[in-house]
Amino acid sequence: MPKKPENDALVTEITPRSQDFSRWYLDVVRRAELADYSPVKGCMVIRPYGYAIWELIQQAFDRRFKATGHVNAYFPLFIPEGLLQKEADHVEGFSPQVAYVTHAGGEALEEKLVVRPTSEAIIGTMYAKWVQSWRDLPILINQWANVVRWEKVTRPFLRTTEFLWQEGHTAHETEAEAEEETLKMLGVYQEVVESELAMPVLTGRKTDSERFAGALRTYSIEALMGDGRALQAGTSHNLGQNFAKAFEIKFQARDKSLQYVWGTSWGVSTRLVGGLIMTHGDDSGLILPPRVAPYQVVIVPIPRGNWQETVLPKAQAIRDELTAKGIRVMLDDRDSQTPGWKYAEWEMRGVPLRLEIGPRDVENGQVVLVRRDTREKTPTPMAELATRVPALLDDLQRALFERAVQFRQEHTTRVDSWDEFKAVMEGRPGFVIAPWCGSAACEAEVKAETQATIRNLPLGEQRSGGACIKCGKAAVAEAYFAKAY
RNA sequence: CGGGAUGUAGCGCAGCCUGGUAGCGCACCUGACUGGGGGUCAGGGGGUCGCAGGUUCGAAUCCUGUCAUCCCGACCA
Repeated sequence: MPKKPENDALVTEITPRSQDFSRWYLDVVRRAELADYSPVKGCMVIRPYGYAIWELIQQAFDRRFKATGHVNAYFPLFIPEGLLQKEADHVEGFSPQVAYVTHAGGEALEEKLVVRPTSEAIIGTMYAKWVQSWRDLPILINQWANVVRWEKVTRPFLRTTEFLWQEGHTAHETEAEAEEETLKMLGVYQEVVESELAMPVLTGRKTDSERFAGALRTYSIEALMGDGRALQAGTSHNLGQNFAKAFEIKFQARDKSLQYVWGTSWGVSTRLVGGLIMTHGDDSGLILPPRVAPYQVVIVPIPRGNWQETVLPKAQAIRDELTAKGIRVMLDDRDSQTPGWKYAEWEMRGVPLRLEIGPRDVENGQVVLVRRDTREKTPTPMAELATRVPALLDDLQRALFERAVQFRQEHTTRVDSWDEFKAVMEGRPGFVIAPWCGSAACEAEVKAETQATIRNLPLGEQRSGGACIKCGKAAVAEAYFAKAY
């Protein structure tokens, strides 16, 4: 007989979340086989299970990009150093993080090549060649690519030297169109992250100090992690005509005048995988929302007696039936592990739904369904699986989102004074909404004293009046503050 | 990039102070019994101690350098 575990912790290899959130995160990444360290500083290997999650995230976004009129293309990894330097703010913002290729083909290069930290420069250069007339606009291109930013401090998925992302780059005839595009994509980001990753996000505008290097305005979606710190989960930039002027992206307008295009760029990255882990996970490991779970259902057969003849065929039939319904199913028929071991293993890996089937179940024409989030067990007739399983997955997807929304509510505080602000930031972490005068100096002081930064300024209606929590002058906006990743 | 810590079998660790050629738990392999929440017994395999130098008759152990990882700050998706 298998021995019963002596404590409640089914997975002993993972540091409890409450004990050390950071350790817990790293343990989950490693034990769930999402990623592993490589020999190069800050560069991780995304393992098959982690990559499968990323692929599902990619697909969810890609569908929406195409539905909103965008097409995919691919631009080169290397950018001549000179191109990056054409937009002044852009160089200044990125040069500390840039990696260069100085030698190739056995000799020193005449002009160093930059390994792209982002692709505005190379794409702007190409757009200049492709745009002549207002009839060539808009250009709505996205690319899925890797980029390199030499970060001082790295963490798997959250901040790596090389990371995978998507960058949309568009060019428009008018300022209004560019702004519309910027906000439209921000909306797409919110929709996908909330509906597919079940992560509630705050949309808003970044302050000048947090704005993308070279942009007119930057908008972001901000999520709240399980430890009360915020994660910037995606950004959308209105580039104005900054890059158009730097790269000479000009067109002849309807009124025959020569005009610069209006640009946007927007991106989400593999960081989202980290967000997923830190939003939903628990002490037993990962909890994946069904829509981005590589396996939505794991079937664990109970090997008793001649189970290979009795239980296994039933399990295979169920797998085939559910697969035919479009559900991603793993039948764990390994004879080398006990059922209990498999329960713990697949819980740690975050599979939303477990289906247990043993000789008793076969006799009764039923199986036992177990939810990953609540561990609730439901005996279910086999005949009803084709309808019950999809319903349960939908319910789980919704429950995870609602739980995250509630967590965010419980960790969002509105304050009006500096003392309150400091008290909240020191105690229960999360978002703090506070009036702000709009000055970068106040923003910087708040950060210096509390580590909290303005995540963004919410769009839409604002509570009027109020005095800046730092300097007491009239507030221009209510800002969402938080300690951030 | 500053401060702190750590690198010994796949994972977690002991050994280091007081140099003498590496050990424990889990995992892994073989067999049997098992199997509804990380099974039991028996037998077995695997490392030369992050890497590079140095001191020494002899280095996991002492010294120097270097690389990587983690934590705390400053910088960023």
